[in-house]
Amino acid sequence: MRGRIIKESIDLFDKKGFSKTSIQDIVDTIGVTKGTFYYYFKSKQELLMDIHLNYIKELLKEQVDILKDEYISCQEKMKKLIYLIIQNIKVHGKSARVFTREVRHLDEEQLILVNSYRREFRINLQKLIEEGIEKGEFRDQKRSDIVIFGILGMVNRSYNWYNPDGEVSEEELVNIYMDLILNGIKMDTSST
Amino acid sequence: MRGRIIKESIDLFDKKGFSKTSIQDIVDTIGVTKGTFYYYFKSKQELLMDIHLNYIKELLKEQVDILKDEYISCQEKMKKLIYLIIQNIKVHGKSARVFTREVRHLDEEQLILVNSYRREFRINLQKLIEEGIEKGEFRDQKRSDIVIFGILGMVNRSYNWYNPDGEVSEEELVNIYMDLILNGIKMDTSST
Amino acid sequence: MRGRIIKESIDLFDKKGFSKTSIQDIVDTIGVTKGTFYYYFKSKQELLMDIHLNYIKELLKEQVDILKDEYISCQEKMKKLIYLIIQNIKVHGKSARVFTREVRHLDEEQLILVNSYRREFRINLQKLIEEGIEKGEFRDQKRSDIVIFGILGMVNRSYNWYNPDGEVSEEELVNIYMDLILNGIKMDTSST
Amino acid sequence: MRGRIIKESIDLFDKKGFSKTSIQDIVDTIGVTKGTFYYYFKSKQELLMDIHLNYIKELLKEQVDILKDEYISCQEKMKKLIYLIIQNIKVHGKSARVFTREVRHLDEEQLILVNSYRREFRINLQKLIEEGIEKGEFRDQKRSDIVIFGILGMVNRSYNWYNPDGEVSEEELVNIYMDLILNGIKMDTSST
DNA sequence: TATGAATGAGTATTCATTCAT
DNA sequence: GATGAATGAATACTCATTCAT
Repeated sequence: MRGRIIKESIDLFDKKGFSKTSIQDIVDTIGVTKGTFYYYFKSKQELLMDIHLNYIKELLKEQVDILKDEYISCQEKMKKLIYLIIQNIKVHGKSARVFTREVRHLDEEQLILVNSYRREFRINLQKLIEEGIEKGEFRDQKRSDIVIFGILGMVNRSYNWYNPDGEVSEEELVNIYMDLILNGIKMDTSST
Repeated sequence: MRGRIIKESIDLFDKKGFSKTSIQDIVDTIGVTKGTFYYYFKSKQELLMDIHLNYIKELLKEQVDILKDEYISCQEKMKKLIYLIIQNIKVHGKSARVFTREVRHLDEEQLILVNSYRREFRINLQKLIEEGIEKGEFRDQKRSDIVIFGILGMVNRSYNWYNPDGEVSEEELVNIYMDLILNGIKMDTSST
Repeated sequence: MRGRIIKESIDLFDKKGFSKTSIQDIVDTIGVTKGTFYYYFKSKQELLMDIHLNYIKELLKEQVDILKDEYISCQEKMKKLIYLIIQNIKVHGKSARVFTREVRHLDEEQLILVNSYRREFRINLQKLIEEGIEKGEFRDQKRSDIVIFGILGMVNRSYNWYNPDGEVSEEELVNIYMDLILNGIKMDTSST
Repeated sequence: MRGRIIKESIDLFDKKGFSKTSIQDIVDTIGVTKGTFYYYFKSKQELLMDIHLNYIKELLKEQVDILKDEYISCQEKMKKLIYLIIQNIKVHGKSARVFTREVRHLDEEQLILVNSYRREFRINLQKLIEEGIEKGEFRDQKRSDIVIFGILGMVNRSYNWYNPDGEVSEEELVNIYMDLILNGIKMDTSST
């Protein structure tokens, strides 16, 4: 039951937004009563927190799995990480959108926890960049933290417009992003 | 009065979110009564729409001003456009955040109108890219539309983490973004 | 309107108790909607506090009026004070019962304020006793504070059983109490 | 188990009040589940009734024990009865407060039964007074019923303010009450 | 222009109670 | 004897909106 509530809630939160989705909406969808909801969750916010934590923890775990692979280059790791996010859209796009949109409805304490996970994800990525710089794969970046914000902004935003079932496949999208991130858009004039 | 209502509403919507800001909150801040609000606005949504339109129309106008300048390169135009967005954070950051966060609270009809402006902004940018490709400033992009989504995702996301009064100046931030967009992060190995 | 809400609430709180009286009950009785209630009161507790303060402040004022009369003896003052309480049953019996029964539903802060008024009422009475002792009207009491608790317990309890429209008139009741308080019930054997 | 439920309930009802104490609160304190509660009690009210009957029946029994002693005077019996009540505060203060405060939550049928016990207690006391009058120990009282209400109001109210572990011992308190009841507070002027 | 009173539909939450296991 | 899941009715409270003045 708890799982079903979470599942349907993600659906509704994605479709209508957290504040416009009432507990009534959720339980009606499942076909139980409000009492049941409160048997499993202390409050609407606790449910939201649950969704957030499930999502970010899972994502972090997969990120770590990719990062610890010792046999691939930093470039390849980065590609895999971006693919992780993009491919996630299809499977967990709803959770992801709820995760990015409804942060405001967490209370301060919850926010601190969630933000610590977010930071961890970012820092892991930053370390990858720095490792790549050291290994001569990437150019030296004065502010790798900001570069990370940029890359994540770009990739994460996909949740809002990218349709995995549309004309552009996930692999193509990742390739486009990787090309942009690695080479930029400027015409190469060094070949004079 | 109308202006004050809009101004204070942007403040409150940015601080607390649209759904958590009540009309009472707004009129209390100004020191008038709810009746006054409804004298100037038909509904809370109309106010939100107003904020959206004000924001996007102004942004579009400034974008067009930059684009029609015939004496600067596409690269420079792009830089100016990114600077436009970044510098906007300081001046209109609140509006901008409301604009990006609270779209969900518009109704379908309103959404269509706002989205048409958004698209216009994107398409203008895309034309710039394509012009740049033609002029040999930019590499050929199979999907310039997606590149635009990427660039805008990256730049717009700044509203959520960038602090204009922090250690990184607006110019620096724009430079970092431009470097990333133009050259990517890969170590250039062609010069060997 | 505010007055009507208070009036009907006292009625209902007296009849059914605070916790068993819903806001719905109150507004139904008056014929308005819940919104109206919350236009005038911030919460159910604020209403209860209002009732408490109205009651105790008025009672205190009348007490002070009696006490400051310089032309009557302490015995007579005490009689007047008891009469004040007893006669109050008819007029404000409902408020009085709410006042004594529903204290538990005030929050800590409110309780402190109300208790300070209660204490004031008690202390005024205690001063009267002590004045009477000084003037030789009353026997010396080692613990006049406890005597006051006793007297007030006796008199106040009347709210719960005394029917002003029954066979015992208010004057008779006061006389019985005064006789008990002044002379006790023991057969006087000193005159032999 | 049944006993533990009653015991903890008295505690909670005294601390938080009947209506603010949920079955959940009760079973949580004991460490069982709600099902258990309903195995032993048909309803929350039945539990309350149980507490009421336990209390008043026990008190009545002890009252009768005192009253049937043929070797002590009416004055002494009265003193013993008041001591019974006062000393009860320490041992059964919680039950006593629940007994006096939460009557309202009994339904009509239950109330009738409980009130019949209350009346019995009062009438026993009244008979004692009348016996005392006959024997010349007490002055003739036109309304011994009202005198009883007065005495009981005074003594019972102690539950709400008297602290058995404070500076006034139970014996002292009883003596103060007895002196007040027997002799009143008036300065005796008959000996001139 | 602006107010202030009132509405009414909605919202999260609580809780005594039931019942199959 | 005891559990745990589920119910459903009630509850305090919120809020966008209306409207006569």
